[in-house]
Amino acid sequence: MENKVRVLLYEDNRDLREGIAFLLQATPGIELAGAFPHVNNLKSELHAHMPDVILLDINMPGMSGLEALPIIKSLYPKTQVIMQTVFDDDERVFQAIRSGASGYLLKNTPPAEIVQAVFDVYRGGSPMTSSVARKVLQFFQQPPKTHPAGHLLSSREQDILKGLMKGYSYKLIADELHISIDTVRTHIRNVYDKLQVNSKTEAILKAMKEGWISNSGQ
Amino acid sequence: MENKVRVLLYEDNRDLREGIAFLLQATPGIELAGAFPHVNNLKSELHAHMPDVILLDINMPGMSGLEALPIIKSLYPKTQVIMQTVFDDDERVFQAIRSGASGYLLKNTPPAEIVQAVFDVYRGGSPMTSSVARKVLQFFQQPPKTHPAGHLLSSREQDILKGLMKGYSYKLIADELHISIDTVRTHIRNVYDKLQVNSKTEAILKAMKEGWISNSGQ
DNA sequence: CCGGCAATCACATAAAGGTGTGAGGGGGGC
DNA sequence: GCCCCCCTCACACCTTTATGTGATTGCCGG
Repeated sequence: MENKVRVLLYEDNRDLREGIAFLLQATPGIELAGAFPHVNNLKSELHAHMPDVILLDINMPGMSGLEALPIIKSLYPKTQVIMQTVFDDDERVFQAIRSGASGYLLKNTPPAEIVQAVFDVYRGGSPMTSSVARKVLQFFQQPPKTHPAGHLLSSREQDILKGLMKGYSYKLIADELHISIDTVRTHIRNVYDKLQVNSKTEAILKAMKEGWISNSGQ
Repeated sequence: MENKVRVLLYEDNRDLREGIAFLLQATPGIELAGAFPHVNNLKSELHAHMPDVILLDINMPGMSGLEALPIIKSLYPKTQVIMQTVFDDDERVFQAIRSGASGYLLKNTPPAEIVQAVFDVYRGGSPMTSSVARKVLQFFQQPPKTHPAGHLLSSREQDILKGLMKGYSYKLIADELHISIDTVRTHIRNVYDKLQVNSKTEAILKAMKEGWISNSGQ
């Protein structure tokens, strides 16, 4: 291939840092531009080395990797960042993803796979530990959340609520369902009681939060 | 370990099927319950073998893997399904994820990793090819979509709109922003003009669709 | 300096929404 | 049969929204 992959490594544990650094240095196609125990000089290091890929530990003394990530991505959006950590709690994972991480490896990842991950992100992939991937997937899979309201709302009431969620007026809903506007009022009244709200807007927002979101109508 | 992992394999390519089947059979801890070239007898096979993990090819003659997946998950929600395909287009990937796939491997995955993936999903992970993982991550990251309205709405108008999206009444918004209710009216009037709507509800729905969703208030 | 726009406020009117009260018919369970 | 819930409708009354028509102030740029 053309150029080597320029890599920066941030890892506070000395043994780990030196171990990974050694491995990266020894790998053809990778150029280890630097290995540091903290991100306190992040900006100047970024500017000096212009890395393609950054291996970034989350837990470091001083500024954490999660704080450093958005800085990196705002300065050099094309730099690919692989997060490394011993923890895979939802909060960190999603914060990292939102901030633009391209990979997420737990610390128990074998060194050989770390090297593989570097090439992976460089080629446009997103290597991640399978437990992290599971968290991400679960986010998509319809939160089989228990519709707390699903049970209490009668089917007619659900019809009316769907009408509201499409932005319809009472009159429109009445026409669509072929009932009188007063009936619509009555249903809405009951829906409000059951949902514990007292306005159209609140009902819609609540319905959406609870997962009624079928907001594709029209 | 306790029991073996019971695996079903669906793959129409004979060589591939027999190759993977051989490997799975030879792996301690795995019990290959069956290997089939199509899913036409899916239900009876599921019932007969009660697999823990299913390796499911997407492109098969007759019913496709994407069609089979929701059936599997509705019948046996706890069964872990790993999708396999040569394609990684967004459409299929997300359809599979929404339908409950637990893993997604491209066909160029080395056999050894396929075996690893079986154990991975069984232990609650979600092995996926890094290119697939990238697609999934991008889904989270790109929301910085172009706010078509972001430009036309003045900052004060955005304040008011955010208030609406929190379900506030004019009066509440007025109080919160320390302005008169008539001023709120005026702003809302202008927002409606710019968004081409004519009710609170429409404005909120439109704002959400366009990505203003910061609906975390309160 | 002037025109344009953002932001503020006012007054007025009509339409839509929220709430109280009541009521009749149908179906299911006990 | 009686009770309860769902669905239907009606009328009344008040609040909130939507819209029309102005007006004042302040900032920015030509």
